[in-house]
This record gives sequence, C-alpha cells and structure tokens, in this order.
Amino acid sequence: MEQWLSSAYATSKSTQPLSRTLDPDELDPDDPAAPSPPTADEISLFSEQLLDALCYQVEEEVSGGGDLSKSSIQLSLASVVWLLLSGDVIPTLRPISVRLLSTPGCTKCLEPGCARRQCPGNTLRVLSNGIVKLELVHFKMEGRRNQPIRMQLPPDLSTLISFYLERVRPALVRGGDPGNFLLTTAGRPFSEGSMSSFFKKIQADYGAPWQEPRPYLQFRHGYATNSYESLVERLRVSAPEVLKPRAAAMGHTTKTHVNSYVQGLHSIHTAAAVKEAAQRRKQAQQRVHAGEQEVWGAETDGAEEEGEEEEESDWVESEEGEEEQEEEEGEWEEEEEGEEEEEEEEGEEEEEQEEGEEQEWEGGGDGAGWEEEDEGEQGWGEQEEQEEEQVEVGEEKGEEGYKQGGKEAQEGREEHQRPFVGFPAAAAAAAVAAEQEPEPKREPALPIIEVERRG
DNA sequence: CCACTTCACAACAGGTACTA
DNA sequence: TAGTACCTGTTGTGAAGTGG
Repeated sequence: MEQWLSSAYATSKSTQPLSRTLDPDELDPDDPAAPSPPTADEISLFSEQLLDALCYQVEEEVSGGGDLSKSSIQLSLASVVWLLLSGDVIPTLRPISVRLLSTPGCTKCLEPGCARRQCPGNTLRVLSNGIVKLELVHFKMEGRRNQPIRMQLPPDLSTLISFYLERVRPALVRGGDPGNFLLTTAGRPFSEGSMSSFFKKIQADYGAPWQEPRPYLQFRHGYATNSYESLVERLRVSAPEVLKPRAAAMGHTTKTHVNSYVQGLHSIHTAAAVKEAAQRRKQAQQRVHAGEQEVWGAETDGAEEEGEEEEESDWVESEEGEEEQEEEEGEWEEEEEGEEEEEEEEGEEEEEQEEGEEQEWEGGGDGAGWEEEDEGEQGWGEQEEQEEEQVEVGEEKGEEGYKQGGKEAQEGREEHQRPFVGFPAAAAAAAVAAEQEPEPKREPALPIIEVERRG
C-alpha cells in the first residue's frame, strides 16, 4: 500500500506540468515556513464571525425600524458571497456561476452573448418552504457540458439569501435592475475582476483568521484537496491489512489484486455510495424520531483535534465500509474507463433497489456526488420524473444531510436567532422545518446537487 | 490505445480609468 | 484622493484532436 501510494504520487508528479518557477525571493510552498492555507475550521470560524456580526448589526437596525445601513448592506453582501464561494456550507461554486445568477423571476440569461436557445441562465428560486434552489447552466465553459447543476441550499443559507433578496439587494439597485442576483455596492453586476477583489476584500475587512486574503480558487482547491487527503489517510490506515492477506492467499500483491482481479470497480463504488447514503438517511430519521439533540457532539468527538480532515470526512464521506475503501484504491491507481457503461447500468439497478434512496448519495458518498460538473452523473439513472421527485424529497433531505462539523463554531450558530429569520420566505422555511424536524438545531445541511442528463 | 499537442477557457495580478 | 471597476497579459487546466 505504501509503495502503491508512493508510486501513485510519483506518477502524478511525472505527469503533471511543472508549476512556474519561483522568484528568487519567493518562499517555496513546500517550505514549512510558507503560510499554510486556511483550514476548514478557520474557514468555518470566519463564516461564523461574519454571520454573527451581521446578526448583531442587523438586529439592532431592524428593531430600530429603520433601513439597513451601508455597512450592514455590505456585510450582508459579503456574507452571501463568502458562503457561496468559500466552501464552508456548500462546495465552492465557480465564480462565474455565482456572478451569472439571476434574481427569482428574471427569465433572461445574463451570460453576454449566450448562444443557447431560450437559455434560462443561472436561475435562483425560492421554493415554497423557503429553501433556495439554484440551477446553474453557465458554470464552466460553453459547449462542453450540457448538464446543468441543480442544488438546493441548506436552510441557513437559504434564509440568508432570502434576507438578502428582500432587504439588501433592493438597496443596491441603482436605476435599472440588471437582474443579477449579486450586485456590487455600486449597483452593477460583478465582473470577474471585481468579484475576485471583493472576495479578498471580505477576508481583509472582516478579519479572516489567516495571514493573507486568498483568491477563491484556493478555497476550491482546498476543498478538493482536503477530501482527497482524507481519503488517502483512510486508505493508508485501513486498506493494507485488509487487502494484504486476501491478495497473498491468491498469490499476488495488493496492487495486482485490485487492478487486475477486481472487476467493476466503479460500479462497486457507486453501489456502496448509494448504500451508504441509504444508511445515512436511515440514521438521520432515527435521530429525528428519537429526538436526539446531541448528535453532533457525539459524532464529532475529536474533530477539533484533527481539523480539516475531520471536516472533510463529515462533508464528503461518513463511516464507510471496508469494501468501499478497497475500491477506491483501484480507481485511484488507474482509470478503468471501459467499465463506464456497466457501471451506469449497475448504478441504476442499485437506485431502484434503494427506492429513491439514491437521492441522498451526493451527501454520503465519497465526494463524487459533490463534484458539480460531471462525475455526478455516473451513479445516476436519472429521468425527468426522478428529478422532479428529487426536488421534493430534497427539501426533506436538506435537514438530514448534515455537515456535522463538530465545531464550536457550529454550536455558536445556535446561540442566538438570526434577525432575518422573520422575513416571509424564511418564516415559511422555519415553519416547514419545524414540522419536519422537531429539533430546532441550526445544522447546515448538504445541498442537493442533481445533474441532468440530456440525450 | 496511448501519448502528445493544440486550443479554449477560468482565474489571477498588476496597471489604468472612473467616480464620489 | 481613495475606493472601485475595468482592462490586459500571464498562467494553469481540461477537453478535443492527432499521430505513432
């Protein structure tokens, strides 16, 4: 296993293009003295910091009956942008998909020069229960992928966005409304550059707990890297002892065992992810019924010590069986592309067996479900009906797919109610949530990502 | 089939223009 | 004049194309 890991590393090193050469006075990123990227805990802490500040500030102003101050408007805008791009509550979206988001009711595509017929653009809708749903058509380059990303946001973020739409955005509009969900303080749509600088400005202005403001791409990479590191660590710890004796009995190495003898790695993987999601959902339901209030603390003991890895494992993976770990190894060593068809078929079977449980797999799998662009389709036998169903069920799921940060920051969020909870959409969300989930814990839920397959 | 090349796009950073 | 937005060049990445 160790050799395997190192060979995989060597392979990746040899096949990756070298980064640009360092300037003479530039610190080598491998140098221990180089500033480390923000950890998941730090990111979460900063999110909490922003929300608390917003809560405190807005509460005063709302209770005073006046309009929001300029700083509150900016703070609200910053909070929304931060939560959409930082990867704390949802996986980091591409800036372009966020910039092109339109307001509810806006039917035109905001992508300049969009060639698609009747393109709805990147839409944002507030569902009847207050949950915000995103449908992102423009999330990457044109013409390569046609599958839009569909995502239901967690209740917390939905509430914040509803507040932004009702109280903040109208104050940002100057003259004609361009229809963009996010507007700069000057009332214009964000350009690529202005979004980039605003994202860094947020970190600088509101005291992010890391040394220098980081561009959003680093948070995107950080999210992906953390999940990968978590995976490698799990493999490193548990795979060798499990696989070795089995491989030895067959007279070959673990590498040969997985790569040459195990068939249908992808489908096994997919099936396991679906199965695990079902278990996860079942557990969540049991918790709700049992009225367990302390799930977080119990599940995340030790999370504080381990930092990012814990965080990632909560997001992307949960307790997974050994079998799944085994498959991961194989995939990782080499791509078995020829198996894709088989994999899809099997994926569909699994989904049927699970009777809709697949809708949750994005939260319980190994991260594949989080991949917003293409991998998500691999395990799906999606049809339109299913998607509609997913929308409905997704609202329920929102309460179940907990991020389970196990962080003090999360607990801190529960301490006081956000003042923007009183607004109509948010109130509806709260009512639905109260019906569906007896416990009022403010746990951010995993968003629902659905990948639509066309043709 | 695989490795390599090409192309297009996203993002960053620095400079410049604009505006309150 | 400071803050903000825009423009442009550079770099990195992924997908498609091509040749052995």
